[in-house]
Amino acid sequence: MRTGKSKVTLKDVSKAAGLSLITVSRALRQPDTVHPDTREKIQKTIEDIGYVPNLVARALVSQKSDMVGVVVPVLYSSLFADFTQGAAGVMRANGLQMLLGVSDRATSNEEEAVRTFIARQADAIIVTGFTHTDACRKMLTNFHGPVVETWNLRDEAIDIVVGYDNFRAAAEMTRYLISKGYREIVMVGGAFENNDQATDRHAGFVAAMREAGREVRPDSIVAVPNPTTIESGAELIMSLLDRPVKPDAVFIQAELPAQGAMLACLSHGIRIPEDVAIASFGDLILSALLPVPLTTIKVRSSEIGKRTAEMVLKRLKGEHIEETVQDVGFDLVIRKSA
Amino acid sequence: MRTGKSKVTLKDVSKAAGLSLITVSRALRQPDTVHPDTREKIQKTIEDIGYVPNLVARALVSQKSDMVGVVVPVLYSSLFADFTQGAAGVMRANGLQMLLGVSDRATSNEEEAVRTFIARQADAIIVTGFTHTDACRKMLTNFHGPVVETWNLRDEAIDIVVGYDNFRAAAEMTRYLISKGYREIVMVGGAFENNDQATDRHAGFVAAMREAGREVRPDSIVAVPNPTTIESGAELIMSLLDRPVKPDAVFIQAELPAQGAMLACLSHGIRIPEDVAIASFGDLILSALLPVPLTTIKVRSSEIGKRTAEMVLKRLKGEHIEETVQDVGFDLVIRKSA
DNA sequence: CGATCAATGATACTCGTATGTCAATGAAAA
DNA sequence: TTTTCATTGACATACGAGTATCATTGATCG
Repeated sequence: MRTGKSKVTLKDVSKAAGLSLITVSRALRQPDTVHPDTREKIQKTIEDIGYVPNLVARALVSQKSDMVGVVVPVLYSSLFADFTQGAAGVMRANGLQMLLGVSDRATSNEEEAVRTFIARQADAIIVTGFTHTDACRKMLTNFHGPVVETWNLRDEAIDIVVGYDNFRAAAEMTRYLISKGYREIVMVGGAFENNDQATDRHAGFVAAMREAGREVRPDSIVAVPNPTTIESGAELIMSLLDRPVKPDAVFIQAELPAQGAMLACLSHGIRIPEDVAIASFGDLILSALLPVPLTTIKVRSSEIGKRTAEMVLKRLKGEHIEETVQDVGFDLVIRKSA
Repeated sequence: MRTGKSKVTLKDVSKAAGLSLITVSRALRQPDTVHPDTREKIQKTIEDIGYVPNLVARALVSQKSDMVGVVVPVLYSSLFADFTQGAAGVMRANGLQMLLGVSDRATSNEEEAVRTFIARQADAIIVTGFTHTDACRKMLTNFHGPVVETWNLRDEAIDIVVGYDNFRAAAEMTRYLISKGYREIVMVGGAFENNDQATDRHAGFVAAMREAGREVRPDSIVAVPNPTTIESGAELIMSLLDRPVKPDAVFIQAELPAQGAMLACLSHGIRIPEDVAIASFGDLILSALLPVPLTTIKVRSSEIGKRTAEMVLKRLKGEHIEETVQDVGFDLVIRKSA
């Protein structure tokens, strides 16, 4: 059973210690100005009556909350889970509280989350990507603290950027596939609307194909519906292999469908990469250990989260940031599947 | 480039609208008491000058913050990521802000997170498991709002419990393995210290073994170090199969090592379940699609998160909760691997 | 024409922490 | 003894939203 304890304020401490409110306040804020004995006495009564400073009140007067708002599209993808954990670790070590919002990939939800962060006086705001509603962009632009857009690189950023070049990553993988002699390359993307990462990868694929003089037909690019799942990847690869002109390489942009496609092939006796090559995008923890290790663009999720939190910290400390666009890079990891 | 906009207060709205502060305040709080025209005028100036209510100030006076603190051990496990996303969805739909803390499985970090939640006037607190530091338990017990302990069931709870019976789940799987005729069953657990879930599963395994008259030798139970990874699972299974007395069934308590073990066997040509059976714990999204589908205790992670948030909501609305121990259950999913 | 009521305003105060200004005390230093 | 300084206190005020208690205005109603 629980006792409904009422709040203990600084005033209560001062009464209990037989001192004035100001002395107690000073003991905590400017310890040098109060006698060591008094300080100790105050410290003791604080512990005795279980005083916990009210950070809401402190935030109101100090005009800073030590809170940072973070919006991620989803958490069920290990990419964003790792990102969030990376950021959380750095924040915890530096006394910052994370306000988390999960948008479910809807910009309207992102807008609502950002509005709340601002209303709650967050000191900084971190969002995913560059695709926002007009209202959201306006709020972020007018926001008085650091704003970080993550997971991609763009020039027309609001403030700080931490991510990697999705265009270049997709182009690089495409070039690799071309160089390996694959003739029928199909790209499988996520939902392209409202997703600058997917759009940039799409563009990167097309650019690399054109550059090699390859034709990009409408059916060279396929979109899987949101939310992207293992099952959708499995279905998709089978339908691709049912085409009159079978692809000999499939470049899958999302994490889960790639796993699904790979496993579907394995269960149907389709050989990888002999019958069809598979390339993927993400930092699939399983990629290296699958029966056929997966060739993939490895994304440094946790690093993006850490770096993002570090940028925020720098700014909040008042340090100048020379590079407001932080490219954490990516790795083209070549394994057996392509 | 960004303009450092200064805060806009209710007062500013009143000035801009040529009205008194109280009228504006009333227009927002008791709309019935102000003239529709005035209301509209105020609404318009609010949009014009971009007023956003300061929820910190509101929280201070109203004595509620509409924030809920959540501590998870890690996010890189899909279990807790799904849990967090489930809770986040319900909270978003009901105007609650999530304060997230990632403890990295350290009770000291959990304590720090809880202390901060309280200092920030969170309306409710959600933690993982029942293992807390003394100080943390004391704070939670004295906390004036709802407290939910998740992911396990216990009688000596602080307040509300949402989880499943880890003891029973482990026992059920063990009984199943015994019933299938496996003779040498080894259980692989996570770190047992500071983890009531691991401890309960351990106990469940032992109980089921004893109940069947089976001997539990010291080497029948193996712990993998934290953090549990795919690699550690792969290494572990190989070392188990190097033993003079090879196990014919391995029950792995954690998600990632189970995947690792499975994949390691496949790459080494070890047949599952003929050479060794593997059973697991978690709701591995991959389990069903692996070349050898995995027999597992399926945990309803997202459901735990949702139910937890719903319990919190009920309490905050003042509704009575008849059942303070919510058992969301689990599924023994029998597939090919055991 | 006086009474009633809707609409708005003025003033003061709350929430808990924090600071700025000045005063009072007492002890040590000049 | 006078000066200086460390220590503590008293009082006012800020932060932004919000409420409680009157007061004022004007319009409508009987």
